[in-house]
Amino acid sequence: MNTKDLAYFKELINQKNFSKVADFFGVSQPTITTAIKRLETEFGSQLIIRDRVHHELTITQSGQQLAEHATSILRELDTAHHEIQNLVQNQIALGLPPIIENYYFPKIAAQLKQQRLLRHILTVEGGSVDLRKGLLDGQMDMALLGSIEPLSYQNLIADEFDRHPFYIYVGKTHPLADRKRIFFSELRHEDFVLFENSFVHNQAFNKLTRRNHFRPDVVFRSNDTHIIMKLVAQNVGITYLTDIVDQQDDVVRLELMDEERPEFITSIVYRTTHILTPAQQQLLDIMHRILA
Amino acid sequence: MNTKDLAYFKELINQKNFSKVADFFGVSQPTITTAIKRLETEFGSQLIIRDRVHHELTITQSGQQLAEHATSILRELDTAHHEIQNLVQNQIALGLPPIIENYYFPKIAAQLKQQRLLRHILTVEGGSVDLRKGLLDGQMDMALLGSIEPLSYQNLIADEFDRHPFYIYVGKTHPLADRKRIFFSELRHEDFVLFENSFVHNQAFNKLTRRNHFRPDVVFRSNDTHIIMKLVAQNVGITYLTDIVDQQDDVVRLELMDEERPEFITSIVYRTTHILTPAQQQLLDIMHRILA
DNA sequence: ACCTACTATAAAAATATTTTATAATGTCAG
DNA sequence: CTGACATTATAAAATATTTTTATAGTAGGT
Repeated sequence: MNTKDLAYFKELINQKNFSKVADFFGVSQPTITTAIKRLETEFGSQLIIRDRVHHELTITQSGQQLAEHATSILRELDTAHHEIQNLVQNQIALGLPPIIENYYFPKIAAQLKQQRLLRHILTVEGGSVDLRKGLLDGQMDMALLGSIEPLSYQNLIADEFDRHPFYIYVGKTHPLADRKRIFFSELRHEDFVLFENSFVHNQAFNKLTRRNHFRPDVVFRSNDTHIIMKLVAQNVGITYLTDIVDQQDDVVRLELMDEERPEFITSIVYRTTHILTPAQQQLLDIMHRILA
Repeated sequence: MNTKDLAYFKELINQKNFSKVADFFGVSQPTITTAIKRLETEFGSQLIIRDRVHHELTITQSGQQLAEHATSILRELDTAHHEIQNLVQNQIALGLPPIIENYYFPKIAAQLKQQRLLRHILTVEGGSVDLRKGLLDGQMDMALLGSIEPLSYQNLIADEFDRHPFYIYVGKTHPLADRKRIFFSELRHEDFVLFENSFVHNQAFNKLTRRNHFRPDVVFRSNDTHIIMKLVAQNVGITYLTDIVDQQDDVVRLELMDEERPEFITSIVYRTTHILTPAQQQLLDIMHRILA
């Protein structure tokens, strides 16, 4: 069976229009017709119902079921392509969210260079959602990911290697600056400067606000810790971050005393099906040794 | 890309001989040669090394990686075929290990018949390992499985619906027959009549013997509870079973008093990718309602 | 050196897929 | 009710792909 047919089929389910799918793939319209027929013969079942009365195309139960498998098959193929390409080019594509890259990568870089691995590592930056996707379809071989719960994904292995508590950072001249420790509930009326919503920091932050029943005043969001820290220094607001940031001089760190404090968990993640090359194993070992 | 090439490739990795693979598929030998070449071109990487000096065939890293994906792709295809066939024939293939079939199936059969579902259900008997395999490649749509730990498999959803403790059964005239409760450690010098090794019962039993540091005397094994019960009645030995068996008159059941007692967990299991038909949803509902 | 076992190559044959051209079906506006 | 439009189906021809047949190459063993 030709996987092209599955691609045609999947796109047909998307677009629900034979001609448009043909255009999409740059083939003629009968190509799609015959491809679908081929699949229907192969699987001995009607896959779609061409309901011309209601001017729509419905997918049969069999069709939906096949679509599930088609998705999986096409993804596997895609993964294989990316994965093998990385192998051939003898490079390890390593996904890194910016915060983690800033803090952890410098720690291992020296060791990597010494073992002549650095030149083979191609870092790919991105948010955790994109990285997970890229990992699944083989664009990356491994990724370091941050989360507030231990990661557990189907088809991915996650080795937790570090945990960090979150702290409250306030400006040196802020009323709370001489406190060493604080309860989150005391921050009810503060202004906050936070990360953009896509970061896991916000999941942790939202957990705490929910638990303490208040709606925080978020006056500004950025995706750069340096900017956030500068605004905190200027008393624009306070922030909620881990200690894996470059701390500024005019900013003070307060510990949280709440019972259940979310933690920033960092894990090394790779596909369950991924066979580690010696170089990749070496990288994993270095990460485990230095970061854990 | 043609999935046939992947099948050829996988079999070549198995057999490590082009001509034999050709025979295996009933095609000519150059077919295999060209198929492998096609794959090597498609993925831009050598997949196997034809080492004629040492008279063997090694698989490159890329080849191993591709083999992983090939396995997965071919299994998906196979699953799709089976699954759709069941759909078309409007039957639900339900996997059942014999013990569970005996105890649970009669409970739901009446309800199934009333809802006109019974005729659409095709039961497949087998051990839990075979059932899991059959479930994964689509031969079955669902299965009831027994285990001593909550089931958690990649690609399978497991809904636990019942738990039963294990008991000790002894003959009516056995010295222990008038005890109501007993510690497992007291059975150190007893003779046992047990299930065959493939049953989960043995995992539970072995846990207990290991914990109590003794090697039990297993005088006979069978895969039929009735035979086991009869032998227990005749004082050939005692046994370790759940209460989901037909109890004989001349056999006495003793409760175990140990702190940690393994339990027999029964779960309804199906594929994560499986889209439930109305009939299948109905079956699930009935099972949850009646069995849970 | 010759035989055997195995894989590769080239040309021809057989299959499979796609295109072109056209038919068929139904909607919708007038 | 008709003709324009949008859509999918069908048949035959054109292409592309896969397989076979026939044969060559390579190395090991005797």
